[in-house]
Amino acid sequence: MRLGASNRQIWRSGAIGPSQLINRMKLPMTDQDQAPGRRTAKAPTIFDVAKQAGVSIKTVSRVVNAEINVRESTREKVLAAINDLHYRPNTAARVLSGKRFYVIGLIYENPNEFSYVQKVLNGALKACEAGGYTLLLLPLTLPNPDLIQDVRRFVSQSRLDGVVLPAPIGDFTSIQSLLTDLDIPFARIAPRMSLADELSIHCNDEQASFDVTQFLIDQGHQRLGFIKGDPIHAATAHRFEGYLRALKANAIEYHREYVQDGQFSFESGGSATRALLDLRSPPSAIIASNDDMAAGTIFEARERGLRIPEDLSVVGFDDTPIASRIWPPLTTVRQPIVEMAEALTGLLIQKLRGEPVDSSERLFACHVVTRASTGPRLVN
Amino acid sequence: MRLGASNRQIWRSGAIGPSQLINRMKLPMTDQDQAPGRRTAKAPTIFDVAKQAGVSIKTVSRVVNAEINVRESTREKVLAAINDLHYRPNTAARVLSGKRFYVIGLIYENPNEFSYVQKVLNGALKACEAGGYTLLLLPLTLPNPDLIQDVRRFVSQSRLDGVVLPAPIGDFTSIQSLLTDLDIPFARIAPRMSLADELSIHCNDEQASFDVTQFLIDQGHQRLGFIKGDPIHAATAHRFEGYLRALKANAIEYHREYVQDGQFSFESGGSATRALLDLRSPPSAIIASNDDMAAGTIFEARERGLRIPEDLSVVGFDDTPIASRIWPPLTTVRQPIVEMAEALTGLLIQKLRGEPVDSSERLFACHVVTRASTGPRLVN
DNA sequence: TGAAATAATGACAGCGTTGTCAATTTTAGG
DNA sequence: CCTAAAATTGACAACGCTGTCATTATTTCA
Repeated sequence: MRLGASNRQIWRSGAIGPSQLINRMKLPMTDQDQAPGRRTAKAPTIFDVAKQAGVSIKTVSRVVNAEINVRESTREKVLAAINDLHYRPNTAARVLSGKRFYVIGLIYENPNEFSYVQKVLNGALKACEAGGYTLLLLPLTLPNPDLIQDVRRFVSQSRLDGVVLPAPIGDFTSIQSLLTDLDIPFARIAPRMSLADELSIHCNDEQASFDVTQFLIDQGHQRLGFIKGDPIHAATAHRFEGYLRALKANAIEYHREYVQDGQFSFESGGSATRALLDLRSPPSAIIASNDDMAAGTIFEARERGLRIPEDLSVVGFDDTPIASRIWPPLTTVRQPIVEMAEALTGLLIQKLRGEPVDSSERLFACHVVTRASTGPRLVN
Repeated sequence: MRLGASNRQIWRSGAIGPSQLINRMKLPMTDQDQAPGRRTAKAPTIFDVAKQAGVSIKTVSRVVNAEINVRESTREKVLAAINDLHYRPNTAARVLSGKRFYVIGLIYENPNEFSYVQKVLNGALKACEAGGYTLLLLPLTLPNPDLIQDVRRFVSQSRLDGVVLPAPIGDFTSIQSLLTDLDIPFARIAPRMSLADELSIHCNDEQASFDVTQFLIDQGHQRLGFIKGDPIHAATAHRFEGYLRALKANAIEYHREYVQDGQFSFESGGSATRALLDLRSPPSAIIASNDDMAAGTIFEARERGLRIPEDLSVVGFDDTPIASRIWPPLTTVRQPIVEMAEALTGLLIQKLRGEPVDSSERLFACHVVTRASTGPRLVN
């Protein structure tokens, strides 16, 4: 099931654009690779390539770095030699000599629920491999009073060219200004802000929340409980807005008491649910802003002997592993995190290479995954 | 609750032993770090330190690398200069010049349940940071026909000094022989094999399984179902052995039909449970070899209207996030994964530095975490 | 066709370390 | 106090690449 996306442009693909040919090439295995001990078998250097191609090392360098002003015929000669010798530029030498480090940092929150980070990691890793960059990790425990210090140390000691900031790290303006001050490009998984040249990717959280709310309304639910997430995540506000918009679109009155605060944790989902179910007229459906809280909702409802979905429909967000491992399996909203992270990291690499980066808004579509935790309203 | 550990030596601590002072130092922030744009503010080099200390650069290099044959007074002078200038050796130059890369690879299975990898990652990252190494990641999807090729490419293209192999990757002998051929040191989370100088750390899986089985027996259970895990994991066999030993120790007859195969997945836990509950005399307690399967067990039991733990006690292994997010919360076995990974990576770094490595068996203790999914036997 | 402008290529000096090997200082032993 | 051995220190050449700037083709335009 794939509910309608928003009317804004949906941007996809992890294409990285033209550039360094070498880094792209997935070289075949060679005898040299196979030789026991890379410490003995010497890898070919730029000199070997230059000699074989009959040009200077500088020209080889130009070809490798996709610089302009190389005759097409020359480029082909060099490329052939590179292929012949299975040449790969030595990163240490490049770094030592040039101004770039070929390293991208990924700063993430180190939470209990790791599936989001896992997906981001997979996407970023893929883009880095494709682009010839190395990915370095900085796990952060929040809240962290030394946040800025830690980030600063990471950036300066690890010699980073750029940084990827997934949610919620990408929402910290303090980190953004630090990186701006340090003149380090960064890319965020977050709704874009003012800057025209900023790098960011996000998904239509608000729309997804609207969709899932509408889905419940279509099943006959009118009393809709909503459990907010940790306000530190920008998504928390967007999801709430989507809920509100759906209410309005269906002329359902907004009741303040149907909305509870949570912190994205299992426990907070439970206590919010307790408050909701204690109402004189409790909701027949509860929208939790993530799956952990939805699991808490199910837990709490079960404690009270409520049947799901007969007595209470429950939906979550994020389609984390737990969503399909609890009973009943959760109806939830899935984001294409891996693709988003890959695309985002690709954008950052483009920028680091000085390639032009499309400045239009980059928006991915979420969609509702329907499972057994939701059903038509049966109670009064 | 902490059930008895085995009688073998329990090894702990992430201590790394004497060595490179520089990499250890967590340098304070300096004006230089703070200066906007590390591209402009030049970092001090070995020459600056040498001049300030009044020695040659080679002597500085010796101090930094903790080489022998440096007079104590000289070492102190150099150290003082290093501190003064906030000097840190340039990795690119070190790599280019020397024979080491200061990079450790982590090869892991990229599963749905990521919490194990997350913990390993955290531990390895910590040790790498302390030791001045960079951690590079290779996620692998299993089964993978190109396994060896992928690993080979990773090792040779990423210029690794050593590799960390968590479970189940550490159980692949093909990878071990490849790395041995390539002359790349590696360290495994796995029971040790024959080699005396191998690097490995593991926990007492067999004992933990014995303990949890004994725990159930103590609660009055006699008909104990057991769901095996994926045979690719060495832990699968050990956990089964612990179960068998506990049966024997309590003079409970072993029934083949009480043991079902699983693959560590939620689904396989469900179908194994179906088979167990279909028996004429179904078990009153089920031991699943991991939490996902235990969740499947709970799911299936619920489908049949069984109450947990009144009608059926359930235990899992690993204390993954799901264990505390389902109803009822799972009694399970927790391993100190983060500590194990940190210690293991520390050992690898020691070896890479040529320091002596303690060759005794390194064993960590697991323990049973008691939650609501288990209780005394009530049914006949 | 010739001169100026432009495109293409190359020579060479770093980049900041470590390895090698020689030089110097200190220690030990008579 | 002298000598050999051992400990300590230093000079300098790599390491493999990129940046700078000079040089050499090629094209353009009058």
